[in-house]
Amino acid sequence: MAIKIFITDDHYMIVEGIRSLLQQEKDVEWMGHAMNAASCLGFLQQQQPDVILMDINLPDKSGIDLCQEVKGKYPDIHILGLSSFNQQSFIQKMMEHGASGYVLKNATREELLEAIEAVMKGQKFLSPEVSATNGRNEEIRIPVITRREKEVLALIAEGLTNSEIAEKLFVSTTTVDSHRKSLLAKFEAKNTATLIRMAAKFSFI
Amino acid sequence: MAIKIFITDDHYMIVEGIRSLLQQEKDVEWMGHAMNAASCLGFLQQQQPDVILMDINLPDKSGIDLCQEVKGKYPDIHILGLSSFNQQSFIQKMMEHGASGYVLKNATREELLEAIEAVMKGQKFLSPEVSATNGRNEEIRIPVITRREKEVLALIAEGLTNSEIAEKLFVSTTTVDSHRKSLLAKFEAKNTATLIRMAAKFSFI
DNA sequence: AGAAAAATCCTGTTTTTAGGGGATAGAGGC
DNA sequence: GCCTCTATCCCCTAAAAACAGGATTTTTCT
Repeated sequence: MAIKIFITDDHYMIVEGIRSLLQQEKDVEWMGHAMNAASCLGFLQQQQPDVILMDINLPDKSGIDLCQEVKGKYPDIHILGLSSFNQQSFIQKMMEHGASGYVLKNATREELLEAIEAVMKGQKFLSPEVSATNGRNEEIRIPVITRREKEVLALIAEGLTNSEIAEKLFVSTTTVDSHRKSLLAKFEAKNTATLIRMAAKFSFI
Repeated sequence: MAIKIFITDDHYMIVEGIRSLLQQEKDVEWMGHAMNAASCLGFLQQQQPDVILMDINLPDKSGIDLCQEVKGKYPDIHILGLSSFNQQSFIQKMMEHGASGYVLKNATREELLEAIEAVMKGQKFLSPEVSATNGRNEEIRIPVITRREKEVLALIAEGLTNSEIAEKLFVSTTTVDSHRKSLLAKFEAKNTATLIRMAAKFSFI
């Protein structure tokens, strides 16, 4: 019985590319595609594929959130993350939210098929390049920051000083300073420059 | 006579997608593809296409640099930038370096064909979404920074203080401070946070 | 060669951040 | 009820960055 595949990606060329790659495979049944999270969820109400290839960057919500939602509603569907970047932070988040694997957009046809087969068997799969990076860099911790810290971080990134932020949030400057200190600690940054660079890297801003 | 097309992109799925999209077009002749800048330049020594579809992010050099190089050697070739992002800064740079147009990777088959036809006529072409952004935001100035400023910026981003940077570059702290002031002025940033955010946005770091 | 741009250095002052300590009230989980 | 986490607030000091307004020498380009 053929493996039913669905793809959620807003890049038409990628969708077309994957369709073209999988077309000749008789073991794979192409169920169609969605260009955003909403229509992906809509499709799943009607029918369920075995594997979803899911882009990380979708117009209406992040692939990471969609991943969690889909896994919550349909635990049997295997999700393969799909992205151009070999970015540790995204990959890690995606896997934490229920993805079974991760394939880079420069993967070959063989790699893609291998990934699909692996996740169908319940195994994890990472593109060779990704696993290489994984092994090399041990692990990159992505800070968990609170709601308030996020707000403060955003305002710091906008160029506001502690006193300006304090005024905007109706709190004292010492409070803002406390949040700032927590942020520095959590991002393991010793100053604002590193903080903002890290925050940008992990897509907090 | 069919338009000869070549593509330079390291994402196999995109290459496959575009090939699949253009296959059925009899007015278009597919000449092949390169996965990096070096093999693109190698191919061009043998034969020249009419249009190159070129990704911005290549493994060996930026599409922006490759664009300039190709245009320098083969001024008759039309280059169409190709990227997932509707990012003003990249698009602007690409056009400044000789690209005739810019197509997003979520473009439809029709859009792609339209773009190819437009640049063949010597016209400029921007994906509808891109031109919308272009019109809306007037223009976003991308600072032109000097070699030394770039060095200083990189070290600031790494979290070094002025005196640490001074030590590293064998200059006085006041010199570093001067460069820092120029950077703030050029990026229209009033502090380090904004500077780093802007630098990250424009891919300087 | 001459102009323009870049890189280097200087003296100040004021504002902002970083680092070191805390403390307290409230929410939520166990 | 107890504990942890969050958000709030306070003190103090030192370091760093921002602001102002220069000057000189080297490079680079025309």
